Amino acid sequence: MLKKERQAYIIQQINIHNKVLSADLCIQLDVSEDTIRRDLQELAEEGKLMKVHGGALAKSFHFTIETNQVYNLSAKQVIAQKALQLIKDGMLIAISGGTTMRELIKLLPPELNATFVTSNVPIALELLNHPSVEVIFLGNKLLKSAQMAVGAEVVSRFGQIKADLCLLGTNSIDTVDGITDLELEIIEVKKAMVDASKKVVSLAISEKLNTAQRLVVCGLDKVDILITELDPTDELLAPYAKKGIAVL
Amino acid sequence: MLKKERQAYIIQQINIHNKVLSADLCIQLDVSEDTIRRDLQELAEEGKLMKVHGGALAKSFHFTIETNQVYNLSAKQVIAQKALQLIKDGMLIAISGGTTMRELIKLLPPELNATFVTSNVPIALELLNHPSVEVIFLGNKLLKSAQMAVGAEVVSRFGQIKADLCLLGTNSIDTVDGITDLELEIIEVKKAMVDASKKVVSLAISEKLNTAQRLVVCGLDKVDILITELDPTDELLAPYAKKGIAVL
DNA sequence: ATAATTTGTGCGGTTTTCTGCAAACTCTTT
DNA sequence: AAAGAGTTTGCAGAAAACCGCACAAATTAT
Repeated sequence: MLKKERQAYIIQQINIHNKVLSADLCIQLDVSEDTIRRDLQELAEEGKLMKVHGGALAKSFHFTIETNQVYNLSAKQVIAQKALQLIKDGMLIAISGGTTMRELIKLLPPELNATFVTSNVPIALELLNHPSVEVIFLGNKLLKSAQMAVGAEVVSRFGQIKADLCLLGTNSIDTVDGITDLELEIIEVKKAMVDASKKVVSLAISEKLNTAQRLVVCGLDKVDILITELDPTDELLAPYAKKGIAVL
Repeated sequence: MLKKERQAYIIQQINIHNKVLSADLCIQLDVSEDTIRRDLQELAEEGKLMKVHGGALAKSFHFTIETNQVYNLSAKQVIAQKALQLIKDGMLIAISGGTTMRELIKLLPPELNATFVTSNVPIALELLNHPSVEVIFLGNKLLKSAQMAVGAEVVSRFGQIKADLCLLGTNSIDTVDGITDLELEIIEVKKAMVDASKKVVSLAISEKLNTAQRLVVCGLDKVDILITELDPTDELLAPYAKKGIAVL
């Protein structure tokens, strides 16, 4: 059995099954684990597969969303960076959808050990790319417009958890109505997320400040922290600070 | 024994076996290893074979370029096309993961009115792009390697539905063990999907036929339809047809 | 936190390859 | 025939590649 033959076999198995275990291969090919490991390593260096603990995965298998251009990306990245400091090991974090959240997830330190709960599909996918965080998807009927699960089932399951932090992508926020949104079904879920969490963080680009939609998620009294791309001393944020919200 | 004769013999052996070992050749041709090596080197320079440590391989061992794209895409598209005819308006369809399924979803007619149930994140996302189908995601803890939800919660919720069709991306299938897979948690979910469905369809590229993994999803008796890229009359499929499975 | 796998790495034995060289062979020329 | 030029072949010794083993480090699971 030649080395290249072995490697061709490994590639084939990966393509067929998306995954191989070192232990299986060394039986099938009748060589030592060391040899298999060296082969996998070599193939990984050539970019033909992804080496993981105990075996290897196909490279094309993990599929991610192509990010077209994100509106106001730099502002969102500033917000995401600020939000990072709130996230600590061991936390249970409820997280909503939106591109700001996606940026946040990309910035999570690789060794972070936290659990994220979401009902948003792209967010779940983004979280799955992180090496160590645990991801819980509360699912049910999916709403196409928001790419998230909605409905009584989701609400009731958020009711069963007690999160340390709620990261809320915010559509509109003002000092009168608090956080507001457009669709009833989304409101219901966001409400459930807020109620399930000890601390509520609203992430919003400054354009969304002092705007309101028809439906209320929660009043400002429930919001603990507000994060925008602005300097905390910006006068736009003063009304929120005065209401007792920590502004970052 | 002339040099040309030797080299012709080597080429012939390569054509027959796709590989030769230097050690074998120098016995068969009764010359020293050096001579063989020089022959191989010469033939390699002429592009007639691929020299590797210990012997040579046929040029067709070029497994270089096809990485990072979907493996065997055309076969999967054929399979997806065949599967389309099974999907009718009003159906409730349980669908598993995999690139074949993604191709299938892309081919769904825009006016289709069906409900899909899945626990696979990329599949859910793909389904969300469709204008009219309803998508239900059965969620819970997400498994990173498979990008899908697993666990008792998912299993129990599949137990509560009665699907018309189960589209099962198949990792391995053979006539003895039936459909098999690698990870326990995935098995559990797939089992639940099979049990929840009136009709079970296995989609598999032909390379997966007659291969087996360690864990059994279900026996062939539970499989109603098998779809591969092969012609239904292909003899590879005969054993399955004989077991009463409709082969498309 | 502790135990069990899995990895990484150095070592030694084996096989394969490389290099130079001389003997043997082919073919032409005398 | 015989000599000579060029090629091919086998050989020896050194270098490199390959593979399995053992032990320590890292990672995962319990």
